[in-house]
Amino acid sequence: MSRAERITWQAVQDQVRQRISQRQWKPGQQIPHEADLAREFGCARATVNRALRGLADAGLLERRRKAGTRVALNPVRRAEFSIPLIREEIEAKGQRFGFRVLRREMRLPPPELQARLQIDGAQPILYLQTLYTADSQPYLFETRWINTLAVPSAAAAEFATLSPNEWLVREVAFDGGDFTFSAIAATAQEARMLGCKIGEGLLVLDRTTRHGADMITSVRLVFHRGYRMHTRI
Amino acid sequence: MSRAERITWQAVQDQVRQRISQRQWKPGQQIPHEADLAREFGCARATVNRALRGLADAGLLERRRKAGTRVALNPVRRAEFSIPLIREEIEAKGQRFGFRVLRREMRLPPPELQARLQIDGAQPILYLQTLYTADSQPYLFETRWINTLAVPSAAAAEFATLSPNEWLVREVAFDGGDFTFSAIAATAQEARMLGCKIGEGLLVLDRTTRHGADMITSVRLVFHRGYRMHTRI
DNA sequence: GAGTGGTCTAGACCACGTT
DNA sequence: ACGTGGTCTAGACCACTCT
Repeated sequence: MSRAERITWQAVQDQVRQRISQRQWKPGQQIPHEADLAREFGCARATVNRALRGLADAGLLERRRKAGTRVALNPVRRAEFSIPLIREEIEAKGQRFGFRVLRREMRLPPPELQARLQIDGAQPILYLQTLYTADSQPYLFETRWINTLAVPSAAAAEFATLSPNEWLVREVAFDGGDFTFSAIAATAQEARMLGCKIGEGLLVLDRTTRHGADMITSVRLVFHRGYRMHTRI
Repeated sequence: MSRAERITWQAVQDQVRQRISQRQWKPGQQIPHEADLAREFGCARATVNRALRGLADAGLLERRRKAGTRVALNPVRRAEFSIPLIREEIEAKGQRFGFRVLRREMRLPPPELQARLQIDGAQPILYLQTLYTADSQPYLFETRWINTLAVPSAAAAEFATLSPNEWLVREVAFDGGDFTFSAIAATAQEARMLGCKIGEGLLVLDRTTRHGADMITSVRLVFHRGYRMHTRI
C-alpha cells in the first residue's frame, strides 16, 4: 500500500489558479464550495479555505457567505509596490549612497498643511530640504515637514550620519499614512537640484505618516529624471 | 460562572499592533514565541499564528524558524494600489465615461517590443491609439500593442462598445505582468490629445501582461495633467 | 540537536446574506 | 430558514535554521 500524499494549501491554490487561467472556471462563474473541493482534493476544508482566501486577497476570486465563491470579472485589482529605504534602494544597485541637508529651519507650515497636522495656532515646525545622491549623482530631492509638537526630539536631531528619513524610521513610531504619485515639470529649483533641464517630467511621491491621531511628518520626494517605479504581479 | 470570551485572531493582531506601536516591543526586538502568546491570550497557537502571519505579510514583523519573530526595523515595506478599470474609476466620480479609438492598424512593433513579445520574424501585430474621456474631457491617452499571434480574435474585434482595455479583460485570460510608473514632459502630440501645454509633467503607466509564456498586450497610459494615484496604509 | 514557525486535520460553532 | 464562508481548537508532525 502506498502512503497517501499530504496535500498542501499551495497545491490546492495552484490547481485553482490553473483552472481559472485555462478558463475551465470562467470569470463571473461560481466554483464548487469548500466542502466539495476538500473532498475532491482529499484534504481538510481548512486547507481549501487557506488556498481560496489567498486568491480572494489577490483579487482573483470573490467570496461571499451563502452566495459562494466566484471567479472575479476583473482579475487585476491591485499592484503592490515595495517602498524601500532610499539608502537600501541605492545600495542594492551597487551605488554609493549619500545625502546633504540643504536647508533646516523652524517655519510656519502652509495653511493646508496646518489643517492636516491639526495644529491649532500658527506654530512653526521643522522644515528640511535634503538632496540624496547615488555615486554623487542627484537621485532624489526631498522636502519635509516634521511635526515637532508631536516629535519634540526632532528639533535637536543632527541628521549628520542618519538621513531625516532613516532617523524618523528609527526613532518615531507610526501606524498609518497615505501616498500619492503624481508628475510635475521640473521648476528651476528642481532642475538645479537634480541636474536636469527645466521642464523635464519628474515623478513625485507625496507621503504623510501619522501615529494615532498625531501627524508625524509630511514629505515630498521628487525623483531624478528617468526614474521608474516598477512592480510585477 | 461567566462564560469565557472567544479570542479572535483580529483581537490578537490588534494587541500585537498596539504593543509595537507603543514601543513596548521595539524595532529589531524579538517578541515571545507563538506558544507563549497563545498561553497569554488564552487561545490556540493556530490563532496566534494567523495573527502574526498577517503582520508579517504587512511587513510589520519578520519571522524565521528557530530564530523567532522580531519587530521589523523598517515597518513600511509595501504600498498597495488598486488598479480599477478606467471606466469604473471615472464612473465612481460620477462622471460620464467615453473613449475614441483614434488609430488602428497592423504594424511592425519596435525591436525592443519584438523581444518582449518573443516574436520570431518581423510580423506585424495590432496597434491602437485610444483616448479616454470623462465628461468629454480628455482623461487618458492609451497606446497599445496586442499580440495578435497569441490572440488572433483581437484582429477582428470592433472596439465599438467595449474599449480595448475592457475587451481584453473580458475575452483574454492572463496570469502575470508588470507595471512601471514614470513621468514625462508632454510632447506636442500628447499635449494635443490631453488638452494641456507642451512640457507639462504627465504621469505614465507602462503595463505588460502575459498568459503563460505568451505576451498578450503591452500598453502605455499617459494620464491627464494633475492626475494623482493615491493609496493609504 | 533542538527550538521555532509552518501546516494539516477533524470537528465544531458562528456570522452573514440570500432566499 | 438555511447554505456558505469564517474562524477556533487541540493535537500532531514537518521544515527550516541556528548553535
